[in-house]
Amino acid sequence: MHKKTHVKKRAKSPQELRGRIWIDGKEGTFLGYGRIVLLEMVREHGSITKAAKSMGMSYRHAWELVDSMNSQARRPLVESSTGGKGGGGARLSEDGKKAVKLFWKFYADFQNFLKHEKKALTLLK
Amino acid sequence: MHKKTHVKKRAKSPQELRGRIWIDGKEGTFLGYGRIVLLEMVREHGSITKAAKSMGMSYRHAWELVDSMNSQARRPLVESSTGGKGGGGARLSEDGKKAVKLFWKFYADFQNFLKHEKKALTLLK
DNA sequence: AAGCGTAGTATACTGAAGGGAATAACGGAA
DNA sequence: TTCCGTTATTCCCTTCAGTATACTACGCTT
Repeated sequence: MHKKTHVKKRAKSPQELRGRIWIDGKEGTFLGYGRIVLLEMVREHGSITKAAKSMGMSYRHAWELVDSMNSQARRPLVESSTGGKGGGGARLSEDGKKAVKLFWKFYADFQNFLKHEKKALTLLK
Repeated sequence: MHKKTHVKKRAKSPQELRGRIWIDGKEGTFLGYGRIVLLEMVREHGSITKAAKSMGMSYRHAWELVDSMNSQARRPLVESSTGGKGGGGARLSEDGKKAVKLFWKFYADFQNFLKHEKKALTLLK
């Protein structure tokens, strides 16, 4: 056995440790990087429509993300209204602001963790 | 603005911090959880076919993962042969064994990190 | 020489994620 | 009353990851 080993082209190994963190809820993902950025864009622009555009994301997708977050939080993270001045809009609730802060705290800790782990990455020398 | 807030059904917040880590290479993912388990199954069963079956994975997908790992490593992690006793087979190279060990080290560190971070997760009280 | 189970490869199918577009409801402003 | 921009919702389409299937090449064993 193992007489003929199949060898193919290989790279020069610029390997890098990567990772993601998120917070799960009952319906799957509750908060993740993209969702948090979306919350920030909602706060900044005052509407889901503009937040979506600023991220190059379809309104449909943005609305689904907001709906998913609101339905998994104890209280809505985004409060929205239709009609009225400017046609309506959306804004971050106090819980929404807290969620953003909390996630960035975890995120910073995680980036720090990755940084320290990379020092040990002398893979397959 | 914000006269009528749209409220929907919401869950009871059994939120949990989750995450993934992996090692990137030139072609994207080099080593991740599933790939490492696949390497272990190859070592245990001596063939890509059986390894794939043991994971409920198609042979094609398993072969592509092995090919991706081999082509991004300096030296192949899996050595395979066709024909002969049993029709051929596959086995883990020394580098393959090292890759498995190294990943589990990172993985354990990461699980430990998550465990400690969870203590701070008193989300949206 | 024939059989066997594997590696390796190509093609078609499937399902889920997400984009695009269309539409109704809404409620201030003009 | 009409206009306007947004939320909320629906339907269709594309893309992509992975499955299913079928086939050839291989080389030891009998």
